Amino acid sequence: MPGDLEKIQAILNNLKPSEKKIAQYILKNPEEISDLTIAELAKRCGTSEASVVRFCKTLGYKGYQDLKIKVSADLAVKSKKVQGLVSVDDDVDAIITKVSKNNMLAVENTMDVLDRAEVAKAAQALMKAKKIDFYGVGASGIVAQDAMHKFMRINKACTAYTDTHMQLTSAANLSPEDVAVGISYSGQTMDTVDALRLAKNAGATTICITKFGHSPITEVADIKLFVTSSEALFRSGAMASRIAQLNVIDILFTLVACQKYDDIIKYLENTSEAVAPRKY
Amino acid sequence: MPGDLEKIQAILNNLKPSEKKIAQYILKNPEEISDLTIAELAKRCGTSEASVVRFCKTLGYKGYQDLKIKVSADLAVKSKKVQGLVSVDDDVDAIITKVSKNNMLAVENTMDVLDRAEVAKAAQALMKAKKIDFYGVGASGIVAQDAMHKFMRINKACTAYTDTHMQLTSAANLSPEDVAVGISYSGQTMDTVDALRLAKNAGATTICITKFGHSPITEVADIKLFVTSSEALFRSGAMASRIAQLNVIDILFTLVACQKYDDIIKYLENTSEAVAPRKY
DNA sequence: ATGTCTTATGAAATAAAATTACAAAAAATT
DNA sequence: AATTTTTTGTAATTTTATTTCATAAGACAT
Repeated sequence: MPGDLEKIQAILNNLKPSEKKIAQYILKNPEEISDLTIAELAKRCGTSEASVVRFCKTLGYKGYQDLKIKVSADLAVKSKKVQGLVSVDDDVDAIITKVSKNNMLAVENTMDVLDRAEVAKAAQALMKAKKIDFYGVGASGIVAQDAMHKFMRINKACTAYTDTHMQLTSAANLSPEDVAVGISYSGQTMDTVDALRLAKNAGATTICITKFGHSPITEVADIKLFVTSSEALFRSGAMASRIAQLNVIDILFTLVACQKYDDIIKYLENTSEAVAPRKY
Repeated sequence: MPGDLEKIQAILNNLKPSEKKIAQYILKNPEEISDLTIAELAKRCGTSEASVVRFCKTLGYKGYQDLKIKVSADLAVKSKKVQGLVSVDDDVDAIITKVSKNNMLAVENTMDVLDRAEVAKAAQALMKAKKIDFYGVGASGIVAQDAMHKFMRINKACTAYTDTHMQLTSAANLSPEDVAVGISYSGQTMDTVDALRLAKNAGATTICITKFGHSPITEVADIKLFVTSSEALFRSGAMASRIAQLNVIDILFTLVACQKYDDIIKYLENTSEAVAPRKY
């Protein structure tokens, strides 16, 4: 669902000259139009009020008022997202804002880019799995451990392997009833890719969580789950990317949990009670 | 920075009776007002057009048009965020959306609630620290490990302890030049609280990352960093809360990294090169 | 109670803005 | 070059918002 400004951009070349001038003005100065009357806008575009109204109707709005409200709303939503790169001399507040918005954006983009059918397949596979292996090293190792922690709580037989030898050892012994999840943002991490390949060869269903696009890991994964992210400061910061990956884990976990809700509530209560004595 | 609807809510009781009726109508049906003319709104509120204009001015808007635009924009921003609880019979798309939005909300709320001064103090302490200990168990243990992984990359002497005995052992040996970071969403996790207390007694600077409000962990922390979150499905899911905590780690990491940017770039390159041979 | 003052309110007048109708201009087609 | 079609702006009209002002309601003092 593209925003209002994108719709204007898309239709730009099918517009009559005078309407095109209006469209371009709005695209260039979208923040202005909330205070512009139809007459002022017409003047600034070097055209007439009637053309502005026609332009609004062409775009499917009820009239100028309607366009004004819709564009302003679209702009408000967009401005919430702009986050810009962190620069070295940013103050504390700027860094808090930029890093946070960047992480939010990573989650949002992932939400948009995730293939619903692939997610459904992955959830189905995880639910049926006799046991689950999670493979990941470095930053993705953390994600793997998080996944294990979650699925453990709902009584799924699963293990996160962050040690290369252990990954390979476990993968070699998987059966067709098992599922292996390889986590690597670059999609090029040898250890994880090799382990996933071995798992596939052993007959297990393989799932990867990686960045959008083709990479070695996508070749050895039966089910491909993609995340997108751009880092706020350092390319290799691995901040937003792991948030996006964790979001995928949350989604898978929630899907599996919803399938057998009654059982799972019980498991969650059990595990919650188990650690309760360790709380003040 | 509260939204427009919150502003109306806040001022509600200082309004004259007729204006109050308008305020209540808008709060109850905010999505309507974008298509209502001033006359229609007045009628629905059982009041006059003049009162609507007065109401707009009282709130600091230029007039009814202005209010209309601002409220619509505010609503658009808010509707992007509403995520509702996951229900058991949601389909894949609904769950992807709800879980993602919930995670985004956790980051956003944390961004709003984080005390800038405390964050600055924390970053300062981490930068000066001779060594850093991260304590956390369970889901928060993952966050602790993530923190260690990040700070390690910029050549900070730090360790994440997720084992109770090791936490206590390390804490007992800290010095005033060291920093200990205790991570516990509930703020009541004995292991983490005890370790942080021991660290404080040993003279180290203590930082906690926990949920907003008072809890055992805030009593033993010199610097308090708060996150907020509400879980999408299960109260004990620990999904959004750990995303919020990781966001805080990212912020601290970025702040420290920005302070000595030139050195840090070098460290990041070194560490990136170090793992490069393990990539396809 | 009664009168005076203050505040709140809506009807009506006014002003402003948006929309429509229509004719002129420009472009396309014959 | 003439005719038709499309595009455009002016001006009239309608709709909508704003202001003015008289009145009503309430508060307060006597």
